[in-house]
Amino acid sequence: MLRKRISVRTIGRLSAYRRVLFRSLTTGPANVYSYQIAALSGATPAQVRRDLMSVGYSGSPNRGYQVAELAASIGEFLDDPDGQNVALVGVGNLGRAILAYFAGRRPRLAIVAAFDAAPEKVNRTIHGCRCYPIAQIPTIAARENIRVAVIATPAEAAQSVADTLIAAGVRGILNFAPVSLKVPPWVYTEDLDMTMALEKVAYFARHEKQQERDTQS
Amino acid sequence: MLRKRISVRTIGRLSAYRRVLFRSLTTGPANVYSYQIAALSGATPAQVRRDLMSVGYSGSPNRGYQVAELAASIGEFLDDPDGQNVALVGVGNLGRAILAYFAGRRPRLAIVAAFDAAPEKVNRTIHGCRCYPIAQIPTIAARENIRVAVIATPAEAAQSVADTLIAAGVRGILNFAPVSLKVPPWVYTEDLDMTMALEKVAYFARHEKQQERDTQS
DNA sequence: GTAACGCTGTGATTTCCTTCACGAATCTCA
DNA sequence: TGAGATTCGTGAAGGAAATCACAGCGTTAC
Repeated sequence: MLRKRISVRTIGRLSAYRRVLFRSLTTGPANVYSYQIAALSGATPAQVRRDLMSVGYSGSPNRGYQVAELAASIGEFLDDPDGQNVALVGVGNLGRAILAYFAGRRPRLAIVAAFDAAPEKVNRTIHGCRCYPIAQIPTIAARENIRVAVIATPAEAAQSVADTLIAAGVRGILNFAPVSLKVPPWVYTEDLDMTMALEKVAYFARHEKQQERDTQS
Repeated sequence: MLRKRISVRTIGRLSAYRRVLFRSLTTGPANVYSYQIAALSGATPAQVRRDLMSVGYSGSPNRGYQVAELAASIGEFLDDPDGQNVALVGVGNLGRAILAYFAGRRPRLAIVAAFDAAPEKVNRTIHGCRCYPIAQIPTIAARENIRVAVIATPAEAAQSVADTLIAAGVRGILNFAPVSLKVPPWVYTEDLDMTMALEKVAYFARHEKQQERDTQS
């Protein structure tokens, strides 16, 4: 199937839409309008409708979308039907928090193995996840069919860990280390850089005063 | 000085440039070219030069930029000269990891107080940061002049915590909770949504792409 | 039956961001 | 001194993403 290229931002928003749909499933009525999804997810109604075009689920005029069906359609679009196993590298403070965060949340997208260089961390089970030495990445990645990995190591180790992961077949990396990873073009990386994010917030906390000007002009 | 409005992405990249400059300070020569900064930070040379226009530091042709001076100029541009104190709300697994991550890194942008609803967590010191009950947010935010906050609570608590923080004078929020916060227009929020990020990575790990160029959110 | 209403799907438009491309500036070396 | 090589700063072009705006269609009211 030759599909239009879908932007990174759209995929991110679809994930957010699905989350608000799951929340509405328990609380609200069976149908929902684009403007309601928009309000709950911080988007605009037009953007919601345009994003939903890519998943191929159509609402009905004057009735909006069926919550359960739409959530299922987004899931079909975003998720691998067979599930995807995830590896975590770096079991420091942040790594352990990530393990706790994802433990038991999505069976279809679970962290099934953790790796660390420190010998004292190896062969323990943390938040339900076994911790192995770095050297076993190739073996275990092959055994568990791991294509997705999370890097939560110090900055110095991140690139070498990424190289190892990619050699072991990983095609997508969520990188918490504060460096820009060099990866081949068929590997997708997403950086979650807490320092950069905090500096952005700090900057705009001081400079965000355009609103008064806007009302004037 | 009437300055052109600077985009969120540019601020983020400036933070990244500064980081690679700090790293180059110890290892490399005293000057650096835009293409070197670009390679180390995952941008393009043209973008580096354009971003640097906003900070008002000029390099010299054929010599590039003086590493130390450029890093200082970016700091002058990004940072508050008097420093900015940060509050953290939510001292669970993730909150503690955030405290550890930022502990002692930037004296100019330090987490000086933590808050949690659980009585057993308050009045302890975690990674060098004192933990207070939620009810004391107004008092302590005023005393420490806090304008920047990090939310690491469960999703259900995040909006009410945000409201409290904003009422206490906070103007920038780094939100780790998986919800979209409703805030007044003079408050800047940045979402670091680990679930959304991991789902994006999982999606693009499956859908082989030719080329990516990406920064976080 | 039909008129009025409100929401969806999507072409058209606008806005924002990135990349291109080139003049000007600085350095090297003969 | 001047030619050649290299990089910066930035106007202009290009591209991508968000928004607008409206036709089309269920639904409801009477």
